[in-house]
Amino acid sequence: MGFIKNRIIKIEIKLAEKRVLELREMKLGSKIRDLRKKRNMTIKELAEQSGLSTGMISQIERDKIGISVTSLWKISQALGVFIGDFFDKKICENNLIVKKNQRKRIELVNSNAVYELLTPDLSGKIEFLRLVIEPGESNDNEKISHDGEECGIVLQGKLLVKLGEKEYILEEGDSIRIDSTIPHRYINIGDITSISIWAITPPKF
Amino acid sequence: MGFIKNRIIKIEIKLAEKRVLELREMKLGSKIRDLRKKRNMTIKELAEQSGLSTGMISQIERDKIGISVTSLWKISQALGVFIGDFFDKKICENNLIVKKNQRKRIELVNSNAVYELLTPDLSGKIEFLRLVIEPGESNDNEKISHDGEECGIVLQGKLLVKLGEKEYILEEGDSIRIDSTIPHRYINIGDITSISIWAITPPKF
DNA sequence: ATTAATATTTTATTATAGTAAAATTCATAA
DNA sequence: TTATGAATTTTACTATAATAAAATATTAAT
Repeated sequence: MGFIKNRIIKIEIKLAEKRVLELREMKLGSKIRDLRKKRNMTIKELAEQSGLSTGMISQIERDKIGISVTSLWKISQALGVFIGDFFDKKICENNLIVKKNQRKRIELVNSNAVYELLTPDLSGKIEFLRLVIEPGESNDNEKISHDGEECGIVLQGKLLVKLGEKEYILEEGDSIRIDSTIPHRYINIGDITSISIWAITPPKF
Repeated sequence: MGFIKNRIIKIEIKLAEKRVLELREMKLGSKIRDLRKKRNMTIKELAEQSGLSTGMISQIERDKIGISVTSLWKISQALGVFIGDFFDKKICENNLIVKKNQRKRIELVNSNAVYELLTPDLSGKIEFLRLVIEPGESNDNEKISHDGEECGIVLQGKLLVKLGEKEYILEEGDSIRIDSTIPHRYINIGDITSISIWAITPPKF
């Protein structure tokens, strides 16, 4: 009985530590402090701008307490940053380069188009791709959608971009940025191979 | 006295509503519910995976209470998404295209290199750029750093990428992904004009 | 060195997130 | 239609974020 009671107390302590540890892993507190200092703001000024208390900002910056999403939003507004930027994805620092002849090909089930991956892997924030579509072909049989946004530039050929009910024609050198949640599809309407570069965030594959 | 007392009660109510309103604006609850359903998970299953209570997940999804960053992290892990993806930036849907002859040039103070913006503006998640550097020139006099990451592909010429204390050579067709917090600089070490495409998130200009 | 002003941290308290259990709702099978 | 089991929501309680005020630390001026 005493043995069990000791174990329960021990577990409770561990859970509490874990909570603060997770925040420390995200390095949220130090990110906020660094940003605040970069802006030459005192804790008092940030408190005023955000409508939060100085005490809390002090404790947050030193990872003493957790923070709600709402309060983090307020801090992001006061610091003039996008709240999503507090959450960082770190990419592998060893393997940076993809040589021309080392690109990974992504072949699709229902399309002859070919995507080539321009990053070593998909662990980063950006999916960087080279897309090759033969004349009359498209990147997919039907319009697809996913979270996020994507930017593309046509290096060669001519692309028809179907976006929802709208259509856009891209000539060589033209570029586009779309909201990827809108169903979309790319078709080569020229008579030569179309080559384009695409950057997508967050990654979809 | 009774007039003042009524006003105090009224203000308290308003502040509480505002807190939930901010979360509703972010549409966090519905994003979580949509994702959970897309994964064919019950609230009970998500609770088990995240180590949180069913009661809380129910209330979060319906925007009844706020949520701490730590708990949101746990939910993001259980749903298999990156926590930053819960925070969305919506781009303008009217103005998508940049024609070849309409690109905005970004000229730098301390460099002859030229960036051309491939998106209509900087309101999106991705900064998409075309970089032109003449032989022997670079994009900056010294290494710069900023938050986030960037991917690039060399379309023409040869680039030396200085990244912290390391150096990498990119030939035509090669691509790279770097952590932008590491000081970096790009130099054209070839004998023809270097042209490259870069995607940066979050935007730095 | 001292002093005063400001900035930050700590403390005791209040507000709200997060829980366990009960209540209600929903879906399905007979 | 009813009964049952599972899923979700609600409720009363616990844990922790967030506050106001006090205590402490820091900085600049003399």
